[in-house]
Amino acid sequence: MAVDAERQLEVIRSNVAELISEEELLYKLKAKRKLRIKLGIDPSGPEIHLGFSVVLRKLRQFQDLGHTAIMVVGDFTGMIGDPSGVSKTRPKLTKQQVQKNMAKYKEQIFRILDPKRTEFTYNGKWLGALSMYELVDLASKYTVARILERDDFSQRLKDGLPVYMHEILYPLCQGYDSVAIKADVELGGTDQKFNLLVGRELMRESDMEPQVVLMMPILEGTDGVRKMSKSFNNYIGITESPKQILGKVMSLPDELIIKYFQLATDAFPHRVEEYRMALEDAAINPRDAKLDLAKTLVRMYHSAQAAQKTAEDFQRVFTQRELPEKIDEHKIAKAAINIIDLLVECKLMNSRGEAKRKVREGAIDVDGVRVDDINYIVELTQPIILRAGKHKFLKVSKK
RNA sequence: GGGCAGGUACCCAAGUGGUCAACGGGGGCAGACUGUAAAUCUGCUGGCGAAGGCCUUCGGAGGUUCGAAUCCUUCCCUGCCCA
Repeated sequence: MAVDAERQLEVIRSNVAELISEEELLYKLKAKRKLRIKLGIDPSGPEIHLGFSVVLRKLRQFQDLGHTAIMVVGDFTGMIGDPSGVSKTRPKLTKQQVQKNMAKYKEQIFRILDPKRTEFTYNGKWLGALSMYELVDLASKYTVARILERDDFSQRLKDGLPVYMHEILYPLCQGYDSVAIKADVELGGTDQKFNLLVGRELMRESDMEPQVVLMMPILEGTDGVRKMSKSFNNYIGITESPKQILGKVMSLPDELIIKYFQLATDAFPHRVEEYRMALEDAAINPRDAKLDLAKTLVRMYHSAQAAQKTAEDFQRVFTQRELPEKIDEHKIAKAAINIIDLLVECKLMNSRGEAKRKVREGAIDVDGVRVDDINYIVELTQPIILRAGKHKFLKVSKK
């Protein structure tokens, strides 16, 4: 039995940054039982991260209300590379790369989405089939001035940076996707606003009911400033190891704790609200809230046990400054080795120069004793614990 | 097609004949501190060498010079203006 429209709207509206428009959505919810919810996915990288999970999780809510997710794989547009939010032109992807990436993508995406209510489609199917004639016709529906309104285009133009013809076509392509799949709603981040609106425009041109556009807030990455993105290497992938997820979350600036809870986790709103107030009143150590956040995420993408264990390890290593439970091992052929050679040999350091620098900085210790002499010889009569920086440990023994 | 301005290390950006492995900022890494791998402060941030020092790097290729990121030639790329 379908949940009534007003009730659905309430669920859908939560955490949304902008909805264009609520009236239209309500109308659609009332008129149809199953809506087609479009989400474009970028095939450039195979890793799904928490930033993208924000939108995926919203999509999952739609699915739980009985609607269908239409994943539009941008295999065609991927060859263009969306210029959104990126200050320069992206390299083009080959067909093989796109295909390889998508295989991995699917494995991950169903950790969030419901496979039974998900359809995949590739926009190369219709975009690749457009004739030059049709392309020109499509291009005639939008003016250069309007395309150039887009923030990043106008910014680049202002900065004297290149804007290529094919990039200008990107929004039109994405908009045309909506026409092709007859989308009822399209999801995206607020940075996608322009592209999403083009979809509405083109649908209207085609005498279709324009899609509703739903934008989620942008989740900042581990640097705490920029949008989480592969290209900024500030992302937390949902398939990363428990240790990586926990570690990366713990390194987030404290200010992001609540936002992450809200947008990236399934924590109950009232619990998040409690945290928010406690943090505001300094009634709680942000570290504890953050650790709970990290555990929640590890639990979501791994397991409750993994979350518990990883958190314990974290506390052991960082709070109590003890050794982690499990340490990787490395075997060396020699019985005695210079500390610099050892660091490079174990791949803890990339070059001898770097190893020397780190030793001089006091970042290295052997069995808990700081080594600051670059000529120090490590005796391997018995296994030793080598530590580089705060969190790299290695057990070294003779072969 | 013509004129002008540019192309510097992971990114942005200074440098216009030696003192430049190259200012500064960002990012990254480390140390101190801490309630956290937050924040803050400090240091480091091409390779080899114990060190003196050597090697590679400033869009590409040549050249001038004792010596070039810096000058010349040519090619490639970007922006602006004119057509």
